[in-house]
Amino acid sequence: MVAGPLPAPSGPGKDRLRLWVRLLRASRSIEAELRERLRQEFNTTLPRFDVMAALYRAPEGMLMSDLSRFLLVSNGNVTGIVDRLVSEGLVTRARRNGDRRTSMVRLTEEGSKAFAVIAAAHESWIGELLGNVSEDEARRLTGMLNSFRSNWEGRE
Amino acid sequence: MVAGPLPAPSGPGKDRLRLWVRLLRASRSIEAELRERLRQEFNTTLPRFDVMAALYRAPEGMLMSDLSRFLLVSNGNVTGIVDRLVSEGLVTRARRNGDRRTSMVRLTEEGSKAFAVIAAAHESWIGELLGNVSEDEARRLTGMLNSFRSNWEGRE
DNA sequence: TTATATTATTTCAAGCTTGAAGTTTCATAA
DNA sequence: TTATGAAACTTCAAGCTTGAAATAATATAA
Repeated sequence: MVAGPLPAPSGPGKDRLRLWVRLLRASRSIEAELRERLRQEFNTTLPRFDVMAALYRAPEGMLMSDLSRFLLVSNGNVTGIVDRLVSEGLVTRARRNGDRRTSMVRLTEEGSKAFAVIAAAHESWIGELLGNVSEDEARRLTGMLNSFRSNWEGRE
Repeated sequence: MVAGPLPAPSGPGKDRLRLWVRLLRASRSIEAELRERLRQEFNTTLPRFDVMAALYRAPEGMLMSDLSRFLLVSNGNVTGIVDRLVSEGLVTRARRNGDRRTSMVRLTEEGSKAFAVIAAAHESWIGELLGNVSEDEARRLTGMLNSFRSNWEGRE
């Protein structure tokens, strides 16, 4: 992954390989920049932001397994991140009566306020980092990414 | 990050935000699939594959700092991965006479052979996973990704 | 020469991530 | 009822990742 300049191989499938390399480099670069800013300006991390973003869109709460499915990460991973958010007072885990195996995870009042602030900064960062993709181009790119996603995603 | 379906917000900058979300979801999905296959079929990991891929393109070897710059990861990170590759006999670290702070990292004969096999599988997996992006579309997407990359990348 | 700064790398603690194994709770079927 | 199995989580070990601090070697300046 993240292969780069110089050789420029050719042959069948090489264009897809090159696309993948670019895709990966782009998302890694942007991710690194976002992580750095989240740390510097809000003393938080990308995984915590991800979890909070998911919860922000679900005021009624989400199950641990919902979170893990939605964020494309493992169950055990979510456990750890939610643990930390709980200890920071940003999130609650509420045992449910119906099914005592599960627990509803929700943003606290504080967590919700904190997220709103961070999310606003986050959106403007994205606007900046993707600055020379026009909104129109952005829509087209998004469409293309959608099309290939639907191909194989969701089969595992 | 990795926000998803449902709400579909609008407003200035939302298209770029949506693009970023898709980009991230796409690369995470593909990365997860590749990681799984590397583990199952070759008992290796993505970071090790990345390092080997970089070294494969540089028969004369690379410095630790070259690797870290090229792969977009921290110095300390590369140290650990190379340590493991060395202990597996796939890579060597050669102290240099000119500057004894640095060491040249190279694939061993074994590492080079192993990588060639894995890389072939990897390329065909990418062909499969990006199957319904036409080669033509792949080229166009790559171009777009390039253009916005050059905007801000390399300033830190 | 002798400080002083810079460069290349490693070490370290903390957090993220996974896959596998273990718990607890619920659902289903004899 | 009582197995038996499935589902939702958590725990765990191993590896990845970062940023900061520590080491060591080289380069520069006084």
